[in-house]
Amino acid sequence: MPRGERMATVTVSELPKQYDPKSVEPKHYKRWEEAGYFHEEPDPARPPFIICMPPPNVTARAHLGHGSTYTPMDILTRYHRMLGDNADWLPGTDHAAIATETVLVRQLAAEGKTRESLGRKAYLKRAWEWSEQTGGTIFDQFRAVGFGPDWQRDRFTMDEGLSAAVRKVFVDLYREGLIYRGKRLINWDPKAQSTVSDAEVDHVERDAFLWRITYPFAGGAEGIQVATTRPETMLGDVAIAVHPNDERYKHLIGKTVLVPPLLERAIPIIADDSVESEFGTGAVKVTPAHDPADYEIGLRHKLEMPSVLDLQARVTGAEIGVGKYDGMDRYEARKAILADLRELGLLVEERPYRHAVAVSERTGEVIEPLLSLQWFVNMKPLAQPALQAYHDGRVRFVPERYGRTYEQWLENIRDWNISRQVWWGHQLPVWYTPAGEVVVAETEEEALKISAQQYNTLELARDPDTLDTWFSSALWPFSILGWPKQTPELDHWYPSQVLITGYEIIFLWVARMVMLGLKFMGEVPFRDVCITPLVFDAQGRKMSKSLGNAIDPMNLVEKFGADAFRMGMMRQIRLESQEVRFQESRCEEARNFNNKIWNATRYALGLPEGLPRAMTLPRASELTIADKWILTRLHDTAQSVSDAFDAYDFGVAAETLWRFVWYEVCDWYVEATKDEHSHATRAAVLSFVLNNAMRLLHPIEPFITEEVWLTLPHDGQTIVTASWPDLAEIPVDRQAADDFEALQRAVERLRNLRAEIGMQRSDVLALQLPAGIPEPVASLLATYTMGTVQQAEIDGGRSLTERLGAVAGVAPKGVLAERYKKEATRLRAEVERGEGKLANERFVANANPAVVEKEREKLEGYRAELVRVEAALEEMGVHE
RNA sequence: GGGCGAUUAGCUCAGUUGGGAGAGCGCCUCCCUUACAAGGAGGAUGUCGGCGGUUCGAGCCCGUCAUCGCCCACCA
Repeated sequence: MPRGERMATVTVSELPKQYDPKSVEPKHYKRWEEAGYFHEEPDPARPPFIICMPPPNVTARAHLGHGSTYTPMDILTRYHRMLGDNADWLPGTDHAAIATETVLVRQLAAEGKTRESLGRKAYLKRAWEWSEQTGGTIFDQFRAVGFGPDWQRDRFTMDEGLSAAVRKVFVDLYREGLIYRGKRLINWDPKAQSTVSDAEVDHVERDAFLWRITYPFAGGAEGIQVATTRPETMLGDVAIAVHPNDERYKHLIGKTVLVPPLLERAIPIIADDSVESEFGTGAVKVTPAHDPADYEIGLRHKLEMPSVLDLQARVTGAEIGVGKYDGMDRYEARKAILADLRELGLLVEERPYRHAVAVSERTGEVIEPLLSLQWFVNMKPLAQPALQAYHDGRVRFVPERYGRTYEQWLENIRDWNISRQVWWGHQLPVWYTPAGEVVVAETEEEALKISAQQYNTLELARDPDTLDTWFSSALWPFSILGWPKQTPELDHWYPSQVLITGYEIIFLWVARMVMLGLKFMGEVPFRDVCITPLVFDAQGRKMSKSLGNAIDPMNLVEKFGADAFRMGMMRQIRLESQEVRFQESRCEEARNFNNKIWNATRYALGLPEGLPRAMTLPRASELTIADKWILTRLHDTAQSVSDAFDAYDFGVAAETLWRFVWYEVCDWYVEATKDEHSHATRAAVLSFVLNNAMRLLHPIEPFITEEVWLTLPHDGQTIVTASWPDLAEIPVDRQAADDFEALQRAVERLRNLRAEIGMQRSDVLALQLPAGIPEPVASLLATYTMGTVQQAEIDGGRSLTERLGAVAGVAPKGVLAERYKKEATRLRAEVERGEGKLANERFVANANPAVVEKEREKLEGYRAELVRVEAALEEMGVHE
């Protein structure tokens, strides 16, 4: 509503009794987006605040994890915008190389085609089409949840600008010697037909077998026994290793044995410290080309490293004789070899054995360690500054404990294999001359120039490999701001203040962003790293399709509304938690909460005296005690919510607002305004409180707050760009607030009595209340409304019990006596506790004097109260 | 093998610097009260995982054990 326009008179009956998010949410979102409220230009006059959205996979759908991680980003952006910051949330998507390629290859297979049959160019065309076609889905879902990133700044990791950034980083690091090509043991995913980095390998416990196998001495039946879980790799064994101090084997070191089952090759028995004498037989077969530990041994002892498995994980005789096993699948070969060993009498034992198997995080396929010529980043020189930044406090983790995870990983960092054999991704800016010389350049023109100058040839073949998806992600905080161009965005907005993400990608993403941010921008990309909890089901199980316990957030939005989904989620997450056991019922409760807000609004709109035009409060002298109390509570709530947002404690912020709006505004304040003493001020105060409450709540619940804010007196076009409540504008009266709270306790006890003695409302109304009971208290007792009680009316001198006695005059005697007896029992227990404590000399001597004094006062109070209750019982002629 | 969490009401969880154990849901009773039954009022419910210790005083601090979960790690 335009500024200053008179509020239309609305009668309550014109508005539905139930809040309907469906008729509100899409309407406002459309308006916000069209009006460009989420868009910002860099403005050096205001404090910068940006959040770089962790780019979801372009083909992904929203899941609950987005609810727990992305909602806080939306909250913070909205909060900082309202604070007046130059706030922007920068969205984008990730091309998700392996994930996307897996799907595409499967699609092609269904059509009887392959990547190769299509050709690289046609394949990429198809990949682009598919990513463009499915890519919009998740962002449409984000809109439905109310997320408001700056859509005009939407980026894609494969778009031209980001690709240029990727090429420049690659070339710069290569020229500095930090990127190199080498033959190393890598993790091969036979399903994806690509390497994956160490960080993308999971170790999962599987039931398997441990076999004991005899490696015989040449010409003899005797030999040495080894234990292995992977007999198929025997074909590539180059040694048997034992611990140098192992007395059982010391004399065998230097001797040779034959590799079964072919028994064609002799290999040495060597000594290596890495061998655990206690495990298995204390002797281990060494296959450097197919096991990370063996690879290390191979390097130490300069052993041959023959490969016996190919890219399809089939046995291959390309490098060394593998006999009849050539061409067999790895598991088929295992079976055949075991059968042959058994026949040869060399299989000593087969024992069931549970151990961790390396599995590709992306495809679930068992990883095959292979020796391969790949590209790597030398990480140690990059890790050092990133560690330093952490130690200096330039990067801070929330919760702090995750900092140690980051630290440990960086301290033990290994080189990063960045080349992938998928086609969907950033192709390496690498070319080879016919002679095999390597040319690295940002563009083909440059590559040709270099080639012509240095190698005297223009015949170049580009490396077909692409880069690890996480390589481009690592540049995200500066590449999305325009780097390598020097843009105003980069200048004003880098570095950002906070990164919000899950702990599962601290290694894959967070640490690498810090390393590359420091390397190329000279500054950490963000100061705080806020780690949000992982979402599990209510029983603490991981949500998965196969378990059937996965909850679709869009389903919750559909059922309860986006606001309720967000509030339901935020009320469940806690700053220090590593997980949240998600309960759908929390979203239903939030739906009810929104309904409560809606009806409080209806109440305000229906006040017969009408609402004021502008947000002005009555003079302090006119305010009732209830007015003063709720305003004080508003002030404190605003303070707490701001503090919680500043500390990334979204759960506490949500809880604080929940209690304020439902229990304080609705249950007490609105009830209090029904008393006629409050009619003069209630419309203005209620308008003021609701307006402020909506602004406080807006970051968490953007839609209903907009609807209500626009409906009640306000200033401006939209709550999205409204200002954050100013504490200085909210009057505080501590004394009145304390008095009101004392009154609340009194009312609660009166209600309790009323309920217990079974008085009807009409009974209370019919009561001729004796003097001494403030009239509004009686009013409240009767109607649940809290009236205007001026401070003078608060009866501080008279005991509550006396008032109870007066009110209870009409109660059945027996019931009342029971109630009094119960009270007496309670009071005696309290008196006993207090006396015991104060009788303890050491307590009186050592405790804080204020604590002791407080204890004395309490005891005195209880004693006095007990005397009255006993007197009342006496008067009734009741003896205990 | 290292490291990190968690253990509080039937369920999911709060509990600020140690100073009378809390919320929501669920359960029981009452109430269609002129904003709201998706609501209101009231009520019951706990050896704060076990055992030690520090302290006048421990859910909170220290030690230890147990159970569950997560991360890292070259026991083949």
